[in-house]
Amino acid sequence: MGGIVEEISSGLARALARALESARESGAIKVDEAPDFNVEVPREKDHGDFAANLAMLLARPARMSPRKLAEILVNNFSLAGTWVERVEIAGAGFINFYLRPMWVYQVLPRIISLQDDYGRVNAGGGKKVQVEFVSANPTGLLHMGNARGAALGDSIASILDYAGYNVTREFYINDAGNQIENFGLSLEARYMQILGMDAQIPEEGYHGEDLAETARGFVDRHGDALLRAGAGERRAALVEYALSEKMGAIKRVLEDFGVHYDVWFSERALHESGAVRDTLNYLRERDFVYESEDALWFKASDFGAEKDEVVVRSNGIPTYFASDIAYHRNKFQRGFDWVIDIWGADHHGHVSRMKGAMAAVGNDPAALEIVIMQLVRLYKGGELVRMSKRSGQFVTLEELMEEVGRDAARYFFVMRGSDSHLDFDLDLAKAETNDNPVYYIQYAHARICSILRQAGEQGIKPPDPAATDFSVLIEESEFALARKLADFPVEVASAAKGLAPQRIARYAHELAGLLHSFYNSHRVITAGRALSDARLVLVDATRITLRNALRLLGLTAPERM
RNA sequence: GCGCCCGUAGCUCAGGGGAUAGAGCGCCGGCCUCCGGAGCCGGAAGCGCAGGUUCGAUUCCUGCCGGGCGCACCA
Repeated sequence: MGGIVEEISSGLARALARALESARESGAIKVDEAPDFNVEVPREKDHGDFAANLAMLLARPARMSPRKLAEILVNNFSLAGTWVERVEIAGAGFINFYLRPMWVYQVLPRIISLQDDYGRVNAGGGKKVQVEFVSANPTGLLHMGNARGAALGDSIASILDYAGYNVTREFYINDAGNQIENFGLSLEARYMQILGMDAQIPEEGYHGEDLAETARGFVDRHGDALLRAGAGERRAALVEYALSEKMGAIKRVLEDFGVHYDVWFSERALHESGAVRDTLNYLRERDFVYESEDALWFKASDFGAEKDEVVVRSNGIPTYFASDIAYHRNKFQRGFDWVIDIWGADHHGHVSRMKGAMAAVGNDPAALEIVIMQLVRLYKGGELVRMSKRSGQFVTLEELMEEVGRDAARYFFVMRGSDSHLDFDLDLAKAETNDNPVYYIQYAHARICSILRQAGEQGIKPPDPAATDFSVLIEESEFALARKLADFPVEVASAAKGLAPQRIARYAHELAGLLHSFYNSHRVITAGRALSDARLVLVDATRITLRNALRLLGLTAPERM
């Protein structure tokens, strides 16, 4: 499940535990229980293929020096049935295992047979997890923050799926509440203006030109009949029209970006079903809310937040926080074991009260995980591109894709951790040079495809991996490449654990580098048949692994460039 | 002022209790009769400061300094 690296390190851990057992039985080491040690891959090659810290952890309870303990453990350690060639004691008491190089080539036939599934692990055990991301206001276009959220959320979802979780991707449509009121008022003003009347967009409204276009589209289709309708009816009709237009555009752009949702969840439905009211009643019954200055407040400070928060305004309208509580309660009612929200950094103040609210409605706040992503800055020609709705210098996801392409955009958004600021270099992203990591990785993939094509043209049949002799792969760069391939499942598990797609981005880049490096020093299709076959399997396994990594990031793996 | 996030190479960033801290860009110097040079090889250069926990701290904790964001009956 975790791949051969995991199998071998846990095998070594078990063997070491047995060594400790026999040392305890013979009285050579006196401890009450075995410590929780680990077998890990040392940074330094000189320190072996795997290393254990057991002796250092035993030092205190056993009252012996780590090196002495390591010696006893090694003497009790059986090499039978392992790949271990030799064991050394080094440093402060590390036990270093040196394996026969062939251990790593086991991975090649496995990759070829698993194909698209190579790298899948079962860390999640089928647990139901929901990833909610983007959830942009349906009142405008998708901006850079939404775009980063889309790339991050979708990759996180893909990685979790690959790591054995049952994943649902969800978009929450904010089609209710105060902002929709403002949206309606703004649309109404635009509508009146187009029909030659004097109307003002409210201060708090939406002043973008796009709403004028929307209103014009409405007039083109439906004329001026709404002038004679009541204000409420007029706004409702305009909002209905505009929402479906805007949401349609958002869905289209996200599809183009390669993001597919399982659920589009409407805030309005939450009000209409009574879920918001029920949730407020639930809180009232338990005295988790109180009235003050005609408004209803949630006692967030009783649940670890800094201050209390209004859930129903003095005008009787629930705040977005009220619907958000109902929404998140609903998520848990739907049976998700783990709920992940991806929010922009400007919403981080909302985290503690949201978790507090979950505790208040009887859910485990720890099951709600909020990924906060820092903001995006665009650079072009070395200059910061100012983005603001006010200045109109508003770069949309659609414009970005036109500018740099979908693959580059997605890669750049996930190559950094979510909690680090992202400087997006537009020139670099669209450069078709080796400076551009996206091309570098895709080029490695295309290059392998080209080699495999060549082999086919020369009449070389794809070798049977099970019958291939990998002992001819004696070059440093061959071992390094295969070793990296063996790491993929480990990377997937760790990317899933840390909700960290940048690990996969990085992995793909490093794997591509090792391929290029190998390629430049050795020929795949070469004189000896045995060597050619082994290398063909090696590069084919690399192709599969690269493609799988790219898929987790939502990027294509081109066969030609 | 309070809260959250971040200070790692000249720049942009990975890493994250272990033994000699990585990558890309930029800079300097090399490699195409050969499967795709959109490539490869080599070089210089770094954990903000001070304490603490630990056999071991760049990693965890505290304080300070510096930066971002937030602190609405907006979302």
